[in-house]
Amino acid sequence: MQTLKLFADVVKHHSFSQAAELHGISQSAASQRIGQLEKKLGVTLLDRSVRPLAVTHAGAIFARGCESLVQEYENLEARVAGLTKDPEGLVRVSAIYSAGIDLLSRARKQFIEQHKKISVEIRYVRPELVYQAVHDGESDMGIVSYPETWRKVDCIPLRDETMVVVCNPQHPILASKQVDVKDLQQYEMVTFEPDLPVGRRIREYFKSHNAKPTIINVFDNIDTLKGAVAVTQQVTILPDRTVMREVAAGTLAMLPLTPRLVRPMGIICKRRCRNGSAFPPEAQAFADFLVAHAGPDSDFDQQIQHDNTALMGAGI
Amino acid sequence: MQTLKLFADVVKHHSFSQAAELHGISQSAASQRIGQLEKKLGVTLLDRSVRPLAVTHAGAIFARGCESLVQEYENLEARVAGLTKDPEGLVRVSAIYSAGIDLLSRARKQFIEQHKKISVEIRYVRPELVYQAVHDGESDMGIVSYPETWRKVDCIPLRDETMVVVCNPQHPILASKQVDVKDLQQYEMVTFEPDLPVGRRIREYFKSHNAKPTIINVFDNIDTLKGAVAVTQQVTILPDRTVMREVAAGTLAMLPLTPRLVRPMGIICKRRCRNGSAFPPEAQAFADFLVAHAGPDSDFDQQIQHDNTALMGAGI
DNA sequence: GCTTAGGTATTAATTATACTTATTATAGAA
DNA sequence: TTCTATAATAAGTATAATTAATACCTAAGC
Repeated sequence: MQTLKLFADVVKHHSFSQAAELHGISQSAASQRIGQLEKKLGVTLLDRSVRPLAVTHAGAIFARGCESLVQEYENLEARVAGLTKDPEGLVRVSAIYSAGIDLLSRARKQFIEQHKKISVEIRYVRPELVYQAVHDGESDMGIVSYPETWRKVDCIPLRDETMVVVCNPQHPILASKQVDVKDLQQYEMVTFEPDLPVGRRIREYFKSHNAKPTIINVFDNIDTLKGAVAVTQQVTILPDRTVMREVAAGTLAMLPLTPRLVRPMGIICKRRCRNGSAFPPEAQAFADFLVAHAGPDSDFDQQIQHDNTALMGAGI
Repeated sequence: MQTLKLFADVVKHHSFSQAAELHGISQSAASQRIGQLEKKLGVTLLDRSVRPLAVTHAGAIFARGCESLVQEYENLEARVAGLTKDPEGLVRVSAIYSAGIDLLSRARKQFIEQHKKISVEIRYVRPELVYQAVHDGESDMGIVSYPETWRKVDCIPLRDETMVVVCNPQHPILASKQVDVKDLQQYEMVTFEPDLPVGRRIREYFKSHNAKPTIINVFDNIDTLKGAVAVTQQVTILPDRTVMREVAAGTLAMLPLTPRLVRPMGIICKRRCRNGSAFPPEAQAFADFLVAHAGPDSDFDQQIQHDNTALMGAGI
């Protein structure tokens, strides 16, 4: 690792002697180390036959790689080193409304039990404001669906939520075991506003499968949609996890949708936070917790199952 | 680096002896190396007081980091090693229409001059098809605006193109030196379809600044928009680079737009291609070329300036 | 072409590091 | 307890890294 950093510095300063001095070693040592590196790689990284020394194409690429590797290693080192004393402080999170229902409220509760010295402040806002808050540093992290990394933020993927068809428990659509997109054309629908990422995605999904369902109304949050389908014959499409409780309670029903449609969730943070030292330790801890408990290979699903069986057992 | 790999293996197998054997060293050597690593970090990574060994919290995080570092290093090594023999083959690129005009056609030409043995095949399609082609492996890479990494692809950021107001050279709007969003309400506009990322983004931009311009018509590509504004009093918003030529030729005019609006471009590729060995060398070479020549700190802009002055000098 | 300044490669001696073997210590199972 | 498997420790050896001194090379000035 030291050799990689040395090489990066040699390239940066176009000089063995200066890089050597930076590392507190002799010029000779630097020369030898780079020489050995080249031998091991079997590639000439530097052209010593000109002054000041030139960097070969391979050398330039390798130097870039070295810099990022060194950076990442130093971040990792710092992170692990700062992990001994348990972190304290405040984590400010902005999240879209629908992240609260089954993910954040429970995760937050569990987390602050484990980390008594950390408080987690969650603000539920519209997606654009999540990006803005993270970008402006108002929030340490944000929870969004369909994370858009071009908005000058980094993203840590969280999980893909499967979308299902949701309706009231007496709805005729429940005659079938699953619903094809095309089938939806026979029913009236409510769905998300087209401004919301999830609303756009659902429209894209319809379009790409040449389905033209009748959309009666649009809303900007899950709860209103749930309310609407509960008291009408309209159907909607929602992430399965967000309706588990109502389905268990018998106030709503859900059916699998084919072809599969998912809503990817992600944690967004300021650029270079993801593997960077700019991420405060307490925020890092919360992000780790979320990934561990709601990430791709988590056990949260099982917990939900347990919750539900518990609820059902209680006759709720 | 070897030590990091060793540690990752120790964690993976929950055993010093097995990891040591994998690395062809004695158990003792492995123990000593990990011991030194811990001393250097000042953190206990493993709990040796139980059998089989337990990994501490810090150890688990460090091990994950080690794995990704080792992976990246090996990729880098492979890439640099494979760079000696100049690559040959076919690079299949899918791109959105507007990437061709000032970026790809020129870049491709320059690239295949430098790499005679590589052919570059570019297919211009709608954005969704770019993602699909990359995802399905039909194309090695894709060029899109507003890259959406949740579509199971990786992204290499290319550059941010500044958006400007474009109109015919006799348009009254040219009385001012720059245009504020609000000013656009006084004119009729044409713009991109709301299905296209760039069209969505422009609408978002209007909305977030409470501007409600009159949109007369929507089109799905830049050329049609150019044609429309050239022969009417309508105005539009386009990336500055895509109209440089027409402006120099005097067939169109452009004005800066405030507040600034940009269109970020990115190269998308299959997951893990970005630093991964899965990226074919010839594709990697082309991606490198694009980043070098059209990336954030490139000299392509200057070239454009030269092109334009040349054009203007020729009275075109 | 000669010379000098500023840098790099090479060499041999030294020092530090890593490895091995043998031994001791410990956890968990019988 | 006793046995087994595994890890830590100690001591000696091999290997690699470093230094200091020196030879060499390139670019630039005369």
